[in-house]
Amino acid sequence: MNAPAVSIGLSAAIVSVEGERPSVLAVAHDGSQDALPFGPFDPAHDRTLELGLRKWVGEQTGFDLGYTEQLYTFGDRGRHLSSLEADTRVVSVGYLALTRQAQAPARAASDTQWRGWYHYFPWEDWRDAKPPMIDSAILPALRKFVKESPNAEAAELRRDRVNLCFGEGGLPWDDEKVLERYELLYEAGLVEEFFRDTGKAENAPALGTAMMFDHRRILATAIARLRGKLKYRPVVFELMAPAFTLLELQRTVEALAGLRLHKQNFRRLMAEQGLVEGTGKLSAPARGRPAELFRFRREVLRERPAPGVRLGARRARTA
Amino acid sequence: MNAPAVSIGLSAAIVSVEGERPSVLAVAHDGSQDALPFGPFDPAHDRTLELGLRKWVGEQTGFDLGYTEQLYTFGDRGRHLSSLEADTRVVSVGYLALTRQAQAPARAASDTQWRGWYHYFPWEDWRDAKPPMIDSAILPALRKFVKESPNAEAAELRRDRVNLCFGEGGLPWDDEKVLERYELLYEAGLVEEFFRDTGKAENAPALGTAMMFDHRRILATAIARLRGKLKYRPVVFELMAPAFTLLELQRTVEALAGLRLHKQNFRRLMAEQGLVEGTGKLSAPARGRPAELFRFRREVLRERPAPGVRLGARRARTA
DNA sequence: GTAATTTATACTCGTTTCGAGTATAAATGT
DNA sequence: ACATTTATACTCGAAACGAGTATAAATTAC
Repeated sequence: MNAPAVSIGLSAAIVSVEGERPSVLAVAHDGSQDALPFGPFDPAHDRTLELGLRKWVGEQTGFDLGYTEQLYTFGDRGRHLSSLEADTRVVSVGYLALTRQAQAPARAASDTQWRGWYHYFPWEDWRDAKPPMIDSAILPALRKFVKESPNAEAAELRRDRVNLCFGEGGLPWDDEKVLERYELLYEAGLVEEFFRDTGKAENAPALGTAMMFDHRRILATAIARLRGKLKYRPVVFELMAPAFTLLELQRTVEALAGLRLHKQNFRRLMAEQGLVEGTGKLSAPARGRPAELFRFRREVLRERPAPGVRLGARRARTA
Repeated sequence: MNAPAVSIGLSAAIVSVEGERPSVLAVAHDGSQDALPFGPFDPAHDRTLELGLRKWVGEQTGFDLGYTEQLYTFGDRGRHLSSLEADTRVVSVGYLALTRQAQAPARAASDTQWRGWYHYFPWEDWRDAKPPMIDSAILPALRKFVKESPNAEAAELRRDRVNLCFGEGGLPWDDEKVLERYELLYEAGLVEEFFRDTGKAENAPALGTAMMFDHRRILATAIARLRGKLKYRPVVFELMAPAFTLLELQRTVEALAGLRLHKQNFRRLMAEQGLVEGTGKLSAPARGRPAELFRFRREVLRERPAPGVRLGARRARTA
């Protein structure tokens, strides 16, 4: 057998928020699992990786990407194309892109659709309450995973990971540990991808909706990065219309973070940080007092170093 | 001409701190510029990218890497191997690794040596004072770069970048913007790599020591990442001996961040966060009162979510 | 051997930030 | 008229933070 060649795959988690629903652009490949838009890097014609990504995302989905950010490069054997192309190794570079849904082009392929990202990660949405599945399904299965450790040290490591990820034992919930949680569930055999990649027999209820290849891992990385970045860079505004009410802004942040925020403090932060300015116009709401419409003050980027939408709730909020 | 093949190069910024000098392992390739240790990813034998990295770093430098972290994947044409192998495209994945110098192996290749990282980035060390070269050399040249913009909008963009990077106009110095500053200097033609990559004639004094390929860019990414991570994860301890005084710890943090810290507050933070515990033993100093030796409390990782060595000085410190 | 010097460590003080709450205003629907 | 919904202003106490002072324990200079 020849030495396998390498090819580089580019995958993009293209994110938008409609109302209170954070979504990702998913491609339904001929009846099989959802996938992120992905395509090959063409070394002959693409000057940089990001330009390559923009090129075929445009071709494939009609999207003109705005804000993009490289996430991570995965090269694991077995977690990509386990059956296909056995003599070509695919190294996949994941990207995060942010858009407004209104910018969605008419010519989007029909097999491309927005899907709420909590379909893939139902345990990540703590806005209403702690998702019941954590106590009813996840933690019992993870405790079993701990118990089945090959030895005592491994058990302790696993127990620590479970506590850190799902906030057992009084530890607070960390909204940014999305990847760590997914990887833990993968290793514990609680997501469908584990059985697909390893060929083992499925022996537990699969959690969330699976994706092709390692795309759910890339999406987890994207959510984690976005949740983190939110707090120290004004990236939310990439997802907002030019004018918005403060509540709309707050709901968007909450949708991304999967957490509820204190309304009055959120407004105070926005005002103090100079991130937004009123337009004087009022919204036309269905109910309640109309709110002022605000816009993003792009100038902050020049005035202050790295303003973000701090979430508050940094003091211990136990799980 | 055939379609160019892709190969994946792995480069590592292996960092240690001796005393007050943060250093990186550099390879002096037969009289030419310094390079980071780098080697190819072998798709036939390496199960993951990181395992591939560990394998040949071991072979090439004798190092057994401890803490490692992927940084970024660069695929720009022209900034890697501009002359060599025109029909193979190299995509390079950069890594950060942290070690203690004491762990340096005897069998290290003789062309491999520790070099202080401020040789490559002299403008990044603000411990004694603002580096004079910023006012004497960098800002004048950057103001020229702004003036030579093709049009007014470009000039404004460039001016903003200069202010944000080097803290002109009352903006504070941000120790984490290492990559942004290097990229700005590159585009402004103030580093040797720019002329090497573009073939243009050198028309300005080159700043800092150049490196092969895009390795100075990878090192800039590494420093930026490390400076950021320092503040929310206990990574410094990867660079410390098992027992150390609080001043040694502070000096290490200062060396990495390129900033001076307030001694009493630094101790208070360490104590409050539970990051260290006293051993009861005392150091044997050259001068002054002996200090207690401390050790890292690994347990914090289990008790608290994400403790870092907060630097203090987060309130505006103008440049 | 005493004073100056160097480093360690405890403690204080005023400001800012932050979480959490109350109070009031302005719209809609019944 | 009044309950309901949303907007917005303001307050209060706790914690975190920046910047000190004060004192202790060692070495070095004279």
